[in-house]
Amino acid sequence: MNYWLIKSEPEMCSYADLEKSPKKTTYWDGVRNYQARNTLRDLMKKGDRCFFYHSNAEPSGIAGICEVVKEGYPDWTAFEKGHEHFDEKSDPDNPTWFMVDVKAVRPMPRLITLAELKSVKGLEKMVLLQKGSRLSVQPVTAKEWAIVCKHAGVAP
DNA sequence: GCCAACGTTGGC
DNA sequence: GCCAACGTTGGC
Repeated sequence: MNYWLIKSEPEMCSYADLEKSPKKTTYWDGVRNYQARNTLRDLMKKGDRCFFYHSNAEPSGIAGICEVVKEGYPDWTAFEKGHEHFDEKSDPDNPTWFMVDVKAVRPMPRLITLAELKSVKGLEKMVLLQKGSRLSVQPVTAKEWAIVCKHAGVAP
């Protein structure tokens, strides 16, 4: 199993919003970055776990854990004229952008803030904590996953 | 709201 | 292919 961290602005879609979605599931649309696209399209597999991270938030941090329930498929919001994520350069016959479906698994007992993560031993190399890191879909190692879960007091 | 860091675009 | 200009992300 692989582990990931996905960022969402809670104003747009918070972890609580995901839990309130039908079947606690939503499609992860709107990623318009090639590196993140490759991860969505090629690497994220059914059953993989993701930290659900609140970015641009007060405070920012990991709010919960979710699971990939549908592997990479074309992000159709890129084809919808007028849609917030419309991209005229993405051809339905050869889509540029992809998305996955994720389902809420469990909330963190409390928000694990970015400031807090920075002080946890063993997370120094975590992509999230690297200077200038802006990737909205990023890998988490099994070790990092275990450390964060232990720190948060949830089952890995 | 500020601004540093990064990604993309486009002229050459 | 280089690189300046621009747009976006996201912490603070």
